[in-house]
Amino acid sequence: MKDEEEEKYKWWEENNDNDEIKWHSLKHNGVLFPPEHVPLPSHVKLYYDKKPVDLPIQAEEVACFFDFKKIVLEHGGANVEIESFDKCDFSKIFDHYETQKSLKKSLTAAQKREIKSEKDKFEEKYKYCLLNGRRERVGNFRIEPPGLFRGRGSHPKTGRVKKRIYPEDVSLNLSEDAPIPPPPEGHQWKEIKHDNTVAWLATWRENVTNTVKYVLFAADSSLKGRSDFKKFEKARELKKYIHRIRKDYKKNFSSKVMLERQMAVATYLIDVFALRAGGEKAEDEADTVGCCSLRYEHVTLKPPNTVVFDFLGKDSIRYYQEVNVHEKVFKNLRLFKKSPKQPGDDLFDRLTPNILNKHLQNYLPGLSAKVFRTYNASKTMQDQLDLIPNEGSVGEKVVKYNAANREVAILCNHQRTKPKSHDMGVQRISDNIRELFWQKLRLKRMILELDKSLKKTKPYYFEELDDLSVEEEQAIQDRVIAKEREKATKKFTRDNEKLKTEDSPLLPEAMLEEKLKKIDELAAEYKKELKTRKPEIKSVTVTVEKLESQVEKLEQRIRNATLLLQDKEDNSQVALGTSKLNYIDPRLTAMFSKKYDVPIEKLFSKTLREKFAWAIESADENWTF
DNA sequence: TGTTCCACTTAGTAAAAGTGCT
DNA sequence: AGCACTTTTACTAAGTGGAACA
Repeated sequence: MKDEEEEKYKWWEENNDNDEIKWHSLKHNGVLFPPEHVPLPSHVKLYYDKKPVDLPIQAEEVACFFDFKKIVLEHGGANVEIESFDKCDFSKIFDHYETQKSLKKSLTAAQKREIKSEKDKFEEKYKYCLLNGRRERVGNFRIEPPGLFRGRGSHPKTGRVKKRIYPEDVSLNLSEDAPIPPPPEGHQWKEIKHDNTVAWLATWRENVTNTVKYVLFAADSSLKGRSDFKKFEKARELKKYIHRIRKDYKKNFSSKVMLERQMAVATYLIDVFALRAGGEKAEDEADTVGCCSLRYEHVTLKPPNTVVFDFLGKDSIRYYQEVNVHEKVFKNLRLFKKSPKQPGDDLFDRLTPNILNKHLQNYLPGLSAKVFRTYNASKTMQDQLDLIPNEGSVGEKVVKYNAANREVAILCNHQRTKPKSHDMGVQRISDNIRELFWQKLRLKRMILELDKSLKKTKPYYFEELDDLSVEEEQAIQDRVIAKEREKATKKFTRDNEKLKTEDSPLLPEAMLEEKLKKIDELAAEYKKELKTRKPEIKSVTVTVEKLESQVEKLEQRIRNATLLLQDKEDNSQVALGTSKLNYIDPRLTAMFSKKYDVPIEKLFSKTLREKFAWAIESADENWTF
């Protein structure tokens, strides 16, 4: 397409005072439905108690689901009465799909590309809409496919069947004069709306949680951009009020009115520990809490002023913090826990997010609990960035930027599960560091071989020669040799495979033998060194200076690898993305990029650059939050 | 005055895409 | 070109908060 030539609409250069009206005209092509269920071939069946089962087609689609039995009955039952799930044998069906999967995988790269481009072409028209006459991207234009509901944490509805959505379930929203996208053959839309006070293009209701789902504009759209901008401007406005708010809640720690005390303590927790508002949750949802819904058992008090928070927050992510709090906060928490209160009871029994937000509105219209998270996240980022010296390589500056980002993520308790490959990766890097260290020691030993007197004149330089035990050196050598062997063998088989496809004569086995023999010799040499500590110097042109500069290079590599290792470890359970996407004012990143001369590409991915184009273009190197 | 509904933002994870090696 | 890993994007669940409803 000709995307790059198209003039990008710079909404931030226009002012827009009316945000009640979301659009003046809106045309789009509707939504993309998931592919129909492809019926199984007649020889692939579910077996019940060894007998083949003819399933209704809807039940066939959800074969394997928890409430499978229910779906079978709902659709008229099967030829066999299914009573016990244990007797169901899904293996034929499973195998069928496994075969299809591997068939797909075995396609050539060209075939895969072909399929992909067909798919892209088909989806193209759903990706964009016309918003006020301008072409803008649509977000999630795909209708969610049927499947099992995967709740987070221990959700009472985990595993229920999320039903297939038909056009009859979907309402569209567009201009009155916009053509109505034709529904799929033989179907009707549920409803056509023309409501320009809302920002959705399509909506339907999901059957498991009974919640409304929407098709919205993409993150880089003018509409989303404007609302993001407003969010950060509101958080910046809070700067002007935060001192008074803090003064007031400290005063109200001693209020005679219980509600005021609870409000004061809750505001303190939201402000200092970045807790969420914490609305009430229903019986059929996961038991998670935020500030206002904290219960007796979530807070443990340790005099004189230590509090242990331990609860499941949004997405059932654990919040565990042992912290020191303001002395009056401690006393108040003790009061809020006083008998007859017991486990299961609300800590803030007079308070709801609504009451709290109403109170906050008095300071600043539009101020609510969530604004504090945005404010404190961006404030923390600004403070952290201010500490970074403007020096060093781009890579080093990026590492420091990420460290600042991490502070914010920790404040907001943004976690992720440790990647599966993490422990292995850590092992690999630390092995590598020890290997580099060993290579460095060998160089230093060589230096002494060339000039023994240096040991006396530069003793500190050779101190670390004793830092490696014979056992460890042996272990490192073994690893190095094993790696060399593997490398040689792998290269040999690979080369031969290539020759085989070319119908060329293969390399003789002897060639590999030869290589391996060389490696054996190297191993013997190392083994000797283990005792003598005198590595053989193979080149006649070697000088002390040359070796010293090699040592320096190794030291730089060790420093880099150590930083990498530290970074990996620190990031293993912290998710940086969420705060970058939602909480840190992107103008801070734009400022950092300009002031520290770090290309924005190193800080923002392509989608983030698109989402935050307004920030990148409007903030200079002096911008402050 | 509490509850439900609606619209939207925020969230972690699965899947896709990219990268850096041989 | 393929592997092994990392980064980015897509997906959709789970929050927030204001308005409508009872």
